[in-house]
Amino acid sequence: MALNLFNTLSRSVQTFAPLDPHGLKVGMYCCGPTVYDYAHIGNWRTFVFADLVRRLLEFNGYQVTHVMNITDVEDKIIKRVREQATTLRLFTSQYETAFLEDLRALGCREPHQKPRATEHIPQIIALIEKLLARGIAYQAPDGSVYFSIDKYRGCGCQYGQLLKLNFDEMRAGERVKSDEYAKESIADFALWKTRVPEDGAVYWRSPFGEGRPGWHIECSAMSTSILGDTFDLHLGGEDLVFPHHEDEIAQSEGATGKPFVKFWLHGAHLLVEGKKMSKSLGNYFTLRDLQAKGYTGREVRYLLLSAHYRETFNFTLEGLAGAKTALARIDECVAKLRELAGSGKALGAEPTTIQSLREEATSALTPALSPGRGGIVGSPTERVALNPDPGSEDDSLVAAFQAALNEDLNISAAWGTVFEWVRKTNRALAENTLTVPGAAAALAGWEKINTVLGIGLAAEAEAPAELQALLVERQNARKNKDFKRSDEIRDQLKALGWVIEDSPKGQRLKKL
RNA sequence: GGCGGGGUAGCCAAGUGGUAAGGCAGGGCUCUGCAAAAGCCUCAUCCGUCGGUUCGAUUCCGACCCUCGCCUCCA
Repeated sequence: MALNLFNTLSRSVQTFAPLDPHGLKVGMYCCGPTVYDYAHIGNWRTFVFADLVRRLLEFNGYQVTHVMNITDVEDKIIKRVREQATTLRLFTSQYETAFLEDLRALGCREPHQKPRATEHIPQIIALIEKLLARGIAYQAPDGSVYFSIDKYRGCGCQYGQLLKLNFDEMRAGERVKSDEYAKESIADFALWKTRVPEDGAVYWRSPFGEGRPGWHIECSAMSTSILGDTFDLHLGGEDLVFPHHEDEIAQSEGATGKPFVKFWLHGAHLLVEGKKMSKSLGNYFTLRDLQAKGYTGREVRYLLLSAHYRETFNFTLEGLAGAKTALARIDECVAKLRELAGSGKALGAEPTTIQSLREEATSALTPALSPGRGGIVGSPTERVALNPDPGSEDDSLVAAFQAALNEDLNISAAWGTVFEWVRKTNRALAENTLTVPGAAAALAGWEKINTVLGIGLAAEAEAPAELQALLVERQNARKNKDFKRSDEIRDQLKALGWVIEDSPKGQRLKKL
């Protein structure tokens, strides 16, 4: 089944094919976080989108090397390091750690490589030297090194591959004071920024003097040194199209003379409560803010994954509440299937421990040829698919789901197939027409597509013993038709955050 | 000013030249002693406005209105 993706380079949907002659390995680079603060919900939309792309590639059988840089030197970082009188590493490591925690909470698979800019200074310097040698870069009187758009174009290279540029019509100027720049041309951008007193201890030695890398060069240096001069996929938020990605192309192709990236994918931004997110409007959320409101990472993930990646998405608290309910509907259905499928021990559907599931998932999903320390950091309860019986009814779910996502990640249509399946399954469950093998097959289908959705399972909280005791007491009260006591216990449990569900099979305690 | 997205039910959000997926909320019902964030059913004569093409347009074309983004740090 062909995977079609919208390529910003061609501004059209194209069938994806890897550069690898065997059609197996895929190199994917995603612009990662600048670690100067906690990442906000808008950042997360992009990272969850990148995770979806990776998971879908893997679902389609590719061996993906997923690289995400950590930008740990940059203007804002330097400013805060100075203000807080700390060191660069000390300052950035706390936010890097927080970032990775959040990434995990959102059910994202950990990138195979997470290169830090500060650990790739030699590669960055080498790249700048190459550009200087080719005459595409120049050192200004102040010591900084700039990339020359004119020289680059003079070599027959194209600047403006990702968008149409019309320099004459651009509003270059308002915020650019010409005397601040030693650049030859306004469009040129810094490769190496010469050291200034405000930088404090943040500088490196280089053949062009003390200083630090410019904004765009790190991505070119790290992506090509890890994935090669030309690689398959590069993703990021839509705001990075210009100038960041355009400049990455210029630097990389200017240095190597080869095409940089085959497919560029850009995720749209989100609004919060219909407005651009801003701290002053009070609609600025980090994942931690939402967790403090009682939402889990998987609920946030679900909401972020509910709309097409190229459309602006309106993130609302009401929507998040809806996400929680919708997810509970899926959980409920899967739990019932599990109950039914688990009742047929003879069919090999024996209960499995979380630990064994993790091992299973890790061994099955870690790409054998991936370099470094890849692996699964998704939800700990995430399960890898069992092999569904060919011809079982739920092949239709998997096929419809995959068809939807392979059409430029039509996630809304994909969720549509999931919820139709939920309704169909619930109906069969209610009518008692689902057999044990049927339930196992349905479950297998769900688990297979869940390797792409990555929403794992709801954390199945075990009720503490004292609550279990209350439950038994309530059962006895009901048996004796002491409904007053029974309802008291129900209220008591509800106050503690647990809700009782009565069913013909007995009581069930569910965490709110 | 240049370039690029959008406008589909109360909210969110897919989609198609042939008569509107899905989720949330709402309504009805079932189960229940009563309930339930348990289940089922239901919920857009209509897709920003006005024209055009067509047997037929929400879907194609044109104009207009509104809205968002990039052009400057930014996911």
